[in-house]
Amino acid sequence: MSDTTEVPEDECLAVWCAGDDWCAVTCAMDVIGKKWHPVIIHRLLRCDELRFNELSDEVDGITNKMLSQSLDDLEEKELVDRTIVSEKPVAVEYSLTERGRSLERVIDSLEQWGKTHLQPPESEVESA
Amino acid sequence: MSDTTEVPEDECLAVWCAGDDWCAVTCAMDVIGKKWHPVIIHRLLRCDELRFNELSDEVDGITNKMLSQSLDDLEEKELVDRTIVSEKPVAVEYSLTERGRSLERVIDSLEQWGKTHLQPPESEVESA
DNA sequence: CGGTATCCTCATTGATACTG
DNA sequence: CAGTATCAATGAGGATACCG
Repeated sequence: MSDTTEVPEDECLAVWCAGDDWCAVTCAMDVIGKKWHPVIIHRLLRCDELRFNELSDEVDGITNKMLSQSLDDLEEKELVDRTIVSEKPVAVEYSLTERGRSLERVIDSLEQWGKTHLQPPESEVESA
Repeated sequence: MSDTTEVPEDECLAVWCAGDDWCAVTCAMDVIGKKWHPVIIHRLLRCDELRFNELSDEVDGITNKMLSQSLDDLEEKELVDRTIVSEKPVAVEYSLTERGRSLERVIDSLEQWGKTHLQPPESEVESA
C-alpha cells in the first residue's frame, strides 16, 4: 500500500504544476529544489536520523530559521518524519519517511553528477 | 579534449560550494536548480535542438526575459550550445552540449520521481 | 535543546515595451 | 525571429534575539 497511489487528497504537490504538460521535473524540483532541502535529505540519507542541532551542524551554513523552515516544509511534504524522543529535556529526531527515502536515486544522481562534472576541490580547497 | 578535465580555469562552479564538505548535491542544484533550467534541459533532451520561440512555446509560462536569461546562464555553464542558423532572418538554435547531455540521468531520475510520487494529473487535469 | 519572531536585504521573477 | 531594457513586486534567505 505504498507504491500504487501515493498522492493524498489534501496534497497540493501536483497542483501548481498541472499546467500544459504537467512536467514532472518541475514538480519534483519544486519539492526538493529549495535551497537547503537537497543537503538535508542527503544527510538524512546517510545518517538515518539526526537531531536538530546535529543537522544544524551537519549542513553548515544554515541558520536555525532556515533549518526549521526547511524541516517544516519537508515534513509537510511527507518527506521527513519528526520524532519526539524526549519531552523534558526537549529532544527531537528527524528521519526520512519512505517517500523521503525514495528520493535517494535523485539525490544520488545529483551528487554523482556534481562529483563528476563539477570537480571536487580536494586538491585546492585550502586556498581559501 | 572534452572528457578528461571538464573544468575550465574561469569556472566558478566549484567555488561557491567549496565550503566545509564541498557537497556535490548543493553544487549540482546550484547549476540546474534554477526555476526554469530543469524544464529547458528536459525539452532539449527530448527535442535535440530548438529555436528560441519553440523553447518559449515548449516551456509554457516562461517569459522572454527568463528564457533568455536561463539560456544565457546555461550557456555560460556550458550546458547549452547556441547556434546561429541564419543571420539575415535571425535564426538561432539551442541544443545541449556534452555536459548538458550528461544531465540526462539527473533529469530523468527527477522526472521519474515526480511521476511516481507526485502523480500526473492525467485523469483529473480538466477540473481546472 | 529546539525552535520562533522580527526585521531587513537583495536576488529572482515578471510585465511590458522596444529593437536589430 | 530573437532577444534586450526598464521597472516593479515578491518572497526567499539571513541576522539577531528571544522563548518553552
